[in-house]
Amino acid sequence: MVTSRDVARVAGVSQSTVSYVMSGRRSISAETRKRVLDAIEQLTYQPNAGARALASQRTQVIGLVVPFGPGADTAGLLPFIETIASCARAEDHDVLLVTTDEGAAGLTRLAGRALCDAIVLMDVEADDARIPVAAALKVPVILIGVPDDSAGLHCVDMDFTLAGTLAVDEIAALGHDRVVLIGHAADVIERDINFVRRFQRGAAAAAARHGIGYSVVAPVPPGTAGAREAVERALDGGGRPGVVVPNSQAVAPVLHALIERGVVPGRDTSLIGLCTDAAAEATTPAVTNVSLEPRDVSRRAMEILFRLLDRGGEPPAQLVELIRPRLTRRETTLPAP
Amino acid sequence: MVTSRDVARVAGVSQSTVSYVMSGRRSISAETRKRVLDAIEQLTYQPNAGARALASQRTQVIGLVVPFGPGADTAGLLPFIETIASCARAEDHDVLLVTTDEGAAGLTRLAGRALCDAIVLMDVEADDARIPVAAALKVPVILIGVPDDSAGLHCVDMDFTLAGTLAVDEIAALGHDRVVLIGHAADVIERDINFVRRFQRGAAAAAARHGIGYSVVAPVPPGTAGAREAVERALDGGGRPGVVVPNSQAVAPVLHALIERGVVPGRDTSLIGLCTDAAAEATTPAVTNVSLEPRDVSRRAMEILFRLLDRGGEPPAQLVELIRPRLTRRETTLPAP
DNA sequence: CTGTTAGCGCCTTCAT
DNA sequence: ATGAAGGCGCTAACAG
Repeated sequence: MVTSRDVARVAGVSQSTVSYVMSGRRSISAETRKRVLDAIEQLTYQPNAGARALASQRTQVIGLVVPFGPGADTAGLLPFIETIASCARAEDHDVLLVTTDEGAAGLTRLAGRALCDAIVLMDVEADDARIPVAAALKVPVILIGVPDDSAGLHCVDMDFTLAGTLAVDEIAALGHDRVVLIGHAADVIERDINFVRRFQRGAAAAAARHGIGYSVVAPVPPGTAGAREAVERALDGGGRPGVVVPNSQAVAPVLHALIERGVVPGRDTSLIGLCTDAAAEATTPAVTNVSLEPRDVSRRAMEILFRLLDRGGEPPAQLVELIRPRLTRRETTLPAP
Repeated sequence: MVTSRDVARVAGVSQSTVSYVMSGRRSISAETRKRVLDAIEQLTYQPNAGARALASQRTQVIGLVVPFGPGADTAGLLPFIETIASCARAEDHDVLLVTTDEGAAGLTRLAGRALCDAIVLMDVEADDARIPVAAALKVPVILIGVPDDSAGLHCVDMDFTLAGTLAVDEIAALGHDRVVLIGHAADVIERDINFVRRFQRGAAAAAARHGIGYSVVAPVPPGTAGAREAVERALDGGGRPGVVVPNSQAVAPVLHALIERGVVPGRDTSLIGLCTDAAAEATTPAVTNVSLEPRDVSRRAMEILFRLLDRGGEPPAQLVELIRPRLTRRETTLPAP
């Protein structure tokens, strides 16, 4: 292993000078700097992360707690992880992965062993036992998701209320006189009360504002059979209700159940899904969707996190920050009247 | 921050005794051990990872290089990551995420800065520029995927040849007199030559053995339109060819294009996809599939990796290890004759 | 069975 | 503008 002392020897300077050249925390003569940089290149020196962390009390690592493990909502997770990793690297940090199934222990481990400088906590539930633990840590934490009580922690999430509003606004604009939400699976309702509640609140308010009918079919069992049954119930009321599916998992099954039933979205009725754009474009036909914009959410989360880390920048005053969703018209909604 | 010296003080022992109690590398009297453990609990002591790494030359971290970034085959990645993370934790290790778009630099960073003890390199291509770099590192590396030249590195992958064989064996057993592979997108063919080549070799050999017709439709442009066109070409030859789709992305579009065309898999013909079981069950109808078993591949990779790390266990003699795929009959294949 | 001690490689305050 | 030196918290000889 090549150390900064080796570099110092080759460059003919002291070890501390090498350190200062790397950190730039002291002015160095052009000539000395060059000799040091040349030596670094020649030896392909790289600083030892452990030693640096020990001496500087900074690991240059972001802890990322992701919802793996049994019963985790793992769909659409990758864009989050990918964006977070990319943002971290842009600030010369790495990402250490911890899974949700470790629970609060994962958090205390990250902080207690000084494995990271800051933590991103994903898949936060309405009443999440990890929140108080996270709030007591000495490292900055950012939540993705909005708990009932964020205990003073910053959080970023999709604006699900607005998502519900956008979807129902569109349904109303297309001339439907009622809208049916074909909702979440039972376990999601159990866990993410906040998420579901927020979307439904926005949808219901929009429906009332437009004076159109509003009903919810939930829970929806996963898979084809569950979708068929839900579609039956949705169409029970007669007419051609606009259908909103606030559940990525269920979008494709519901779409196909409708087609099977002879009610083709885009021709006979309108279907709007709540899912990523990629998922929306993967079905046949492509579904009009309200996108969760995981990349925007993650990017904003990392922005806040690094502001929390830099003693320079001020973190945003408001704790809860909601990212605007976006509706994209595709093939499953009627043409505008 | 609470250190092992604090623990030592509270327990009334020397600092090194605390260290030895934790590592178990020396016999300690029951009474002393208890006093130390009590103090650890009382102070909720956790060892500093950086200090430990510096002193022991072991980080307890596994570097995981994942195919994020532009043009990466990101589908079905989560089961790999999840399994790798879980296996790592089972051996008291953490996982540091590095993305493919860093290229070989990511590898040298992981090793050069002593960020990890070993590396899992995913999404290895047939002719991968990172292989020679990885082989020159001083940390153990395991590849997921088989390059043309593994440069002495261990690798684990699906047995794609066998996957092709299984799929065509089934098509033949169902009485079809020819099989069409509706293949990969152009970019995948460009990148993963090995993967495609292996599957096709297995499929072609099986077709020849059974004396049935064999043809390939590729490249297949992504999305609905590409699938429709591919299906047209596949059906061109007349009759009811068995269809094999060795591309998770294309399975659903091809399925729906067939149905749209009035050729319903499971009734009029047979469709077999190469994809995860989860993906196979998500479509309507559920597709008969050959599964990639990402969990088995990852588990085996981690097994080998930890054997490489332990100076005790011997790593397997053979460098390339192929995991057997499994065919699961679902709704898109004809009933057995 | 336990304590003392010498680093691990780097950062940073002093001193010049 | 540069060196010298102490210490970050821990492991692992070395000495009893």
